[in-house]
Amino acid sequence: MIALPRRLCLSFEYELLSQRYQKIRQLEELGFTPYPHKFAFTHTLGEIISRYTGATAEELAAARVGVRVCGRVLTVRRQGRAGFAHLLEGGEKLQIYVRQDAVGYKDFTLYKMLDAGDIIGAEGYLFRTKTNELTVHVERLEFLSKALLAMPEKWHGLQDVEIRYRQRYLDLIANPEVRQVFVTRSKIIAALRRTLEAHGFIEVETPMMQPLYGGAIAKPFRTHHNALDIDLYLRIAPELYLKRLTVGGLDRVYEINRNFRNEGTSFKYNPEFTMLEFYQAYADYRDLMDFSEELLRETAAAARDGETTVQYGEHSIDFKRLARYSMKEAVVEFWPYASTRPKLDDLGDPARVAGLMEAYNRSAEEKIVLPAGASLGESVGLLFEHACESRLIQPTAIYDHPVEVSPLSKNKPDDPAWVERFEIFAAGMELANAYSELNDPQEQRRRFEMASRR
RNA sequence: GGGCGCGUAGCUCAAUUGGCAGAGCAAGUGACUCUUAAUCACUAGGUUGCAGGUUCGAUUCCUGCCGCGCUCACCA
Repeated sequence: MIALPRRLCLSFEYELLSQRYQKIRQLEELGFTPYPHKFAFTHTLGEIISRYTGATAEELAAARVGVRVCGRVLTVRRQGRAGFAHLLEGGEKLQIYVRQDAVGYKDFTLYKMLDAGDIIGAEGYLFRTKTNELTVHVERLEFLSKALLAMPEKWHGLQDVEIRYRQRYLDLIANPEVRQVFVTRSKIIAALRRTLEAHGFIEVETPMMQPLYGGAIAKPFRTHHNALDIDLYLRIAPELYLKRLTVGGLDRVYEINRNFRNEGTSFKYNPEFTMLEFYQAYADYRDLMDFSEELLRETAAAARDGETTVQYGEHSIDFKRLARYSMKEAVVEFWPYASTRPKLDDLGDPARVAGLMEAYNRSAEEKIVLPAGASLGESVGLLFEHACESRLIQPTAIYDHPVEVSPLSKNKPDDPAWVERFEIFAAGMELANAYSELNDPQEQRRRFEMASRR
């Protein structure tokens, strides 16, 4: 007998597991191999569907297209000595039709013993049913693997969000459309690499376990190296290592990889998330804005097979071009209350910015609390963040940030209270953050000392 | 970490004012050779998240804990 965790004893799972093991034994006695090494299919289900989706019943009958297919059994509909089943493979579903007089007693016994979740192979020819569904008329069935656990209920499907995210494989079986998420993500990553490579960037991997963590201000995860007996941090950013590589002469360098931040989670925030970070020597933030626009456009086109528009909720977002506003311009442009909309000049005047802050707090449900001793720049930054950020639906670069919140960026040559930095937003969310990287070590030190005094 | 909400069969959900814990699907047996949530009949399946409290009696009311969701804060 199989050793089982105690909690399973006499439970539904135990009963089901026992039944399934018994079915495997019975199939073996019938002459089936319980876990065969391979199955030589002639077509993927996707190939059959794309190739024969337009073929009529008469054309299929005349051609008698022979196929060997395989996949996971989703549903079984039997009536007496014949029946149907749907197979899932490669994200596509195809129906099979099994008759005892066509497959014989042994294979039909296998069909009768099928459970949702089993993996089988089927050999036969294509036809269309009375309801005109493309179907394999099976002449031989092969057993490939048994599902030992119950599949999600077929009508409601798998809905429990916890299970969907913790057991993505189940989600993929029960909700085949989530496969598209994986496919699109893969296309996005590939397109980013392609575009970066086309511009002469070199991909590297830098340490994920770091003795000192840097490059951002998030809280890190801590871990321990036994042989060295030292604590290490999971990185919160690759920044410092990538900068060192530019020092060594990798003038265009990037990394696409995980970062780990020990912070709160939400649908936007994952404690381990993938980030693209790249550095380009001899360029400033305007070059980066141009390149970012191209990166976004090329990536969207690759993910959407040539289109640059993406449907996100109720918004159709077009990545063809990147709108650009300075932060001050954005506060004017995207100010949510018509009666108090500022002019550009107002944002250079502390008294008028303070008035705008009051106007916002009168109109908005959520109030802005200004930190003690906040500068004009910080006030404008907070106004932008609270009043305007969520209103940036189409891809938009917001440039020129206040120096207080940007310790790693070069100052604007004509106004040192502001720095050459931009962030890209779409659908009200931040997509990117970039700047003319500060490379004056004395200024860098001054900034850190200023920040540590605050 | 704060606030709000949820937790009942493997899954999706019921259960009147506090009064015998139920249905559909999934599972087992049987019938059925064009179904697609197949259908029909029968069978089995429960420590109502956990621990206390109130009560003659708790799935229901109260307290604490655990898990999950939403949201705010932190953060990108």
